[in-house]
Amino acid sequence: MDASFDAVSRALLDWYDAHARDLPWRARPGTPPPEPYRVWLSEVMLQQTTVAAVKDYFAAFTSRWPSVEALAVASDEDVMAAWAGLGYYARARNLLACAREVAANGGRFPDTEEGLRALPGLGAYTAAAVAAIAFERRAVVVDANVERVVARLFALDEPLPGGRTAIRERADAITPQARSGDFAQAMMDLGATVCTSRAPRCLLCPLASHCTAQAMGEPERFPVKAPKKAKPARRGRAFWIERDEHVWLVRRPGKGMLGGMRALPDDGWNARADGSGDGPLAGPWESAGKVGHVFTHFSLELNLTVYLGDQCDSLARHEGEWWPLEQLDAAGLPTLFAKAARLALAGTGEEA
DNA sequence: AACTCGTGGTC
DNA sequence: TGACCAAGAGT
Repeated sequence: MDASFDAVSRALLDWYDAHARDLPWRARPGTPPPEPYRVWLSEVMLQQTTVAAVKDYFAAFTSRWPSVEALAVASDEDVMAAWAGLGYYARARNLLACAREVAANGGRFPDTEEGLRALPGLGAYTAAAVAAIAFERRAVVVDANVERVVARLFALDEPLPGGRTAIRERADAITPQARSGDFAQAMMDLGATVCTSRAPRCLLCPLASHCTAQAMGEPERFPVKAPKKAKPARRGRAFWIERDEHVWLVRRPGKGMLGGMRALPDDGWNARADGSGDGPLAGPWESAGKVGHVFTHFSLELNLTVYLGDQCDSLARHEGEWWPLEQLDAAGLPTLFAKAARLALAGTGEEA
């Protein structure tokens, strides 16, 4: 087994030169890097998110806001609505805060890992990735792909998250001085297309001859992960209030679940979670079915009730807006409430 | 350190 | 079909 720096990095970069994925935010291997704005935007969108899910959002954002200065002057409302459906909405809030900070400093991103790390929404991974890919700095880029590849390459079996320290040390040891951005992207391509979580394709792997886990015959055993906690089931209510072809929408608080997003009024299920809360009107409410949705650490059954009357004076005491039904797509509802809206507009029924 | 924070695809 | 998973960050 020769997992030395030179052998691994050369084999991987050769493979990347021949097999790099062609992605909208990426330059061809060996050509000048893309604008830092595009690298940064793509990396934030790709946090815990698949390439397939990001592509359309990346195209929409770069078309509507072609530069960090353009994004910096966008409204919170427009950016949050444009992010709707992509998830992890704190990313969108930090994205805008970061754009405004960069714009205030002349529109140029810091060109060092340390400088990037100080910006909102850039943690250890994203700061290293932008430094390496956009600025061609040597940086140790460790995401879930790199963790998997490195854990297998060296058969590191200390369970995550504790095992991340040893993985980072090994990743550092095989990261080259030159082309560290290509090296990082090569590791991620390898993890995404060859060294996959399930059923890795070791016959196609440029590092197979260097890989301890492959030699052991059980690459899928790595990386070892700590067992996960069970997801509790929560219940809640949401309220569809419709009058004159408009529906009453609210904006959720700036932090916490779906923070800053437009939404249907609900019973505070995020805190109460037993479906016992009241709506913003006295009613009468008519049941419209229920919506099931699974979040990261709990599942939710949302009972939807509808009010179609015109006694809406009490809504004046609440923050909210009458939104035209024919433009509901533009409201930027997160998926949970988009499901509920679909249910309300389809009449009574159920949606799993 | 452990917890919060979305979504859609895969098997 | 439920459990796992994905270019993690903030607290």
